[in-house]
Amino acid sequence: MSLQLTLTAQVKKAVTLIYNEKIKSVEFQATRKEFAGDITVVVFPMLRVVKGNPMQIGEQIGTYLVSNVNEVKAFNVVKGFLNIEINDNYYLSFFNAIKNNVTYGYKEITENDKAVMVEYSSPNTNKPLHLGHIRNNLLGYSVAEIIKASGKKVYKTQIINDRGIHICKSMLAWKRFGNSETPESSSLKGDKLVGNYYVKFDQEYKKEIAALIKQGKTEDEAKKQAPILLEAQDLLLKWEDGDKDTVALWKKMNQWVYDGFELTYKNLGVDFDSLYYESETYLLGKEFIAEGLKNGTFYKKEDGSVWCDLTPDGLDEKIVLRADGTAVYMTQDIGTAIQRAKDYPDVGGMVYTVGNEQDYHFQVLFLIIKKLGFDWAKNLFHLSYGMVDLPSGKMKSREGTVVDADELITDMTKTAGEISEELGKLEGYNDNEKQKLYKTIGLGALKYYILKVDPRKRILFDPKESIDFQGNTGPFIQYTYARIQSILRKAEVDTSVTFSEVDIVLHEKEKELLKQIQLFPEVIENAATHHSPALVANYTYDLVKEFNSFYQNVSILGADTEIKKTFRVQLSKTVANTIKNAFLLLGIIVPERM
RNA sequence: GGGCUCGUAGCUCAGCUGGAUAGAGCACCUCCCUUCUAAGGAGGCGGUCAUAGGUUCGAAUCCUAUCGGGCUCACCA
Repeated sequence: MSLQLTLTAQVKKAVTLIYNEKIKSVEFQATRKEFAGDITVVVFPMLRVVKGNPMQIGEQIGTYLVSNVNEVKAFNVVKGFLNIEINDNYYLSFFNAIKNNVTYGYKEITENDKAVMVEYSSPNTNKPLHLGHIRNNLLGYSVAEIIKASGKKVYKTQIINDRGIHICKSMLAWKRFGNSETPESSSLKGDKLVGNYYVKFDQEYKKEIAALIKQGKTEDEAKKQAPILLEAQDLLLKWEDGDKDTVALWKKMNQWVYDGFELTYKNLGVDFDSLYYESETYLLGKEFIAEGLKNGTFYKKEDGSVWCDLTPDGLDEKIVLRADGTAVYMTQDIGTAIQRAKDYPDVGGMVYTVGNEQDYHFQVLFLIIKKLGFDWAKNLFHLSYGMVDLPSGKMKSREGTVVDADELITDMTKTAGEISEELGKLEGYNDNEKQKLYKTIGLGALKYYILKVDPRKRILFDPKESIDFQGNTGPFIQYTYARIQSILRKAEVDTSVTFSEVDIVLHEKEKELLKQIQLFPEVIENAATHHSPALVANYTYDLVKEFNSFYQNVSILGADTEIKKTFRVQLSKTVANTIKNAFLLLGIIVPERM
């Protein structure tokens, strides 16, 4: 039984014995540093049931606890706060129990729990990935890992937007201006190459609009009549008709883009268990629209378009099928969700990692799926996150203010390299090892920078002020890990030794560390229910700060007795392992040296 | 205009289901490498928690209104 549960039971018992009253719950909090004690019982809420002076009540309960609970060593009361001191044996036996557990903090995956499907990434296939996509990828990956660590099976997936006019635009520009250029011939990543043609299309389109306006057309007319746009629309029709050449080109260019994305994913260290293609799921969506039309979930307007009336739920009416019978975004998403539920019967819930500009879309989507009668609709969650903005505002590809994902990773790696060179601690490492380490550190900085903030909040990224490597950062935490490894290289670790009060009186810093380590499983649980990697990031930071203080104030290898030294080395090792496990959940690798 | 969301130190962010004098990092100022990696540690400066009400023994946290930023209300995805 956990300490808190024991104390809860004992406090309740004390209240019954002393005051002959029953309390429903006991409120705890960590004792503030300025007071003696480890855990604090807040007396105020009891006053509703127990009449009296909070000081006095605290004293009486405290006295009871000291004489009836083994772990309780002493207590003091400040105002309505009963501060309880826990004896060292409690912390030491906790430490004995977990110190050799390599997967400390992670729960075993229980098969009887329903699995969770996490969708993330799902970029458009017309432009290279940028900083916004990085946030999406890191969040999705991390949340998936966190849910896994909380004991549920997880499937990572994405939907590939391989349908629509945006692809036709790039195709058309490539046909016109490309001179059969390929990623190989240009040595450009495929996504970059296709992105260039998307931009090219836009430039031509603008020129044609300007020309038409000069000829006396209104802006609206010009936008609709530009020949290059008409041609792109024509290409889309051909694609839908299955025109051989068009489909072949579509396949080729899509593949270029995905080969490019694949490289970026690999660099970022994210992966997927399955892929869904919009071109394959929208038909299923249409089937369920037809079904919903029959049972009255949807209705048809005079022009033939199909709608869902959500006004009884406080929302608007939403179109689910165009007048010409073609699918819209919503149709496709309905189809994809149902397809996934069919493919993975063990899945009980889904998490969609998508930016907050789509909050409304998902609110509607989930409601419609519920109306269609799927009981898993209640377990759909939109992991909505804020945009990554520049000081100048939104990233705009036309204005060249987009922070490219690949370039950013390269830059971070370079910066990490420069700092490392300057510090010069890597003698003995060859170039290959160094390069690998620089990437680990650069990515660590980038990932931590993004994941440490609450997903809901928007991030302001100033390219001029590079991401920090000091303070509350990834490298700071990686550095602490590397430092511990250095100690472990110098000391033999006998992992079979266990510790007790007989030979160890805990130093204040050691006790603080043990308390912090003890929190880890709870933090994972919390991060999973709140879908927030930031909780894991901030926890790790606190742990590391605590360790550095310990490291600076207490000699580990120079402890005055052998058993103390063994204890401190193993404590350090456990801290390192906890850092490693926490960072794994953020997708951050931890280095042996730096 | 309706809906959603955010507003905490000069800057970037923590602050769990309401609890003790609101915490970190960066920046600025002091100290600490003949001791386990100074990407570190110890300390200082810095706050009307956007504003005004309300609920409560107790509010940064919950409720209402106002102000300010963002997003969204497409037969685009």
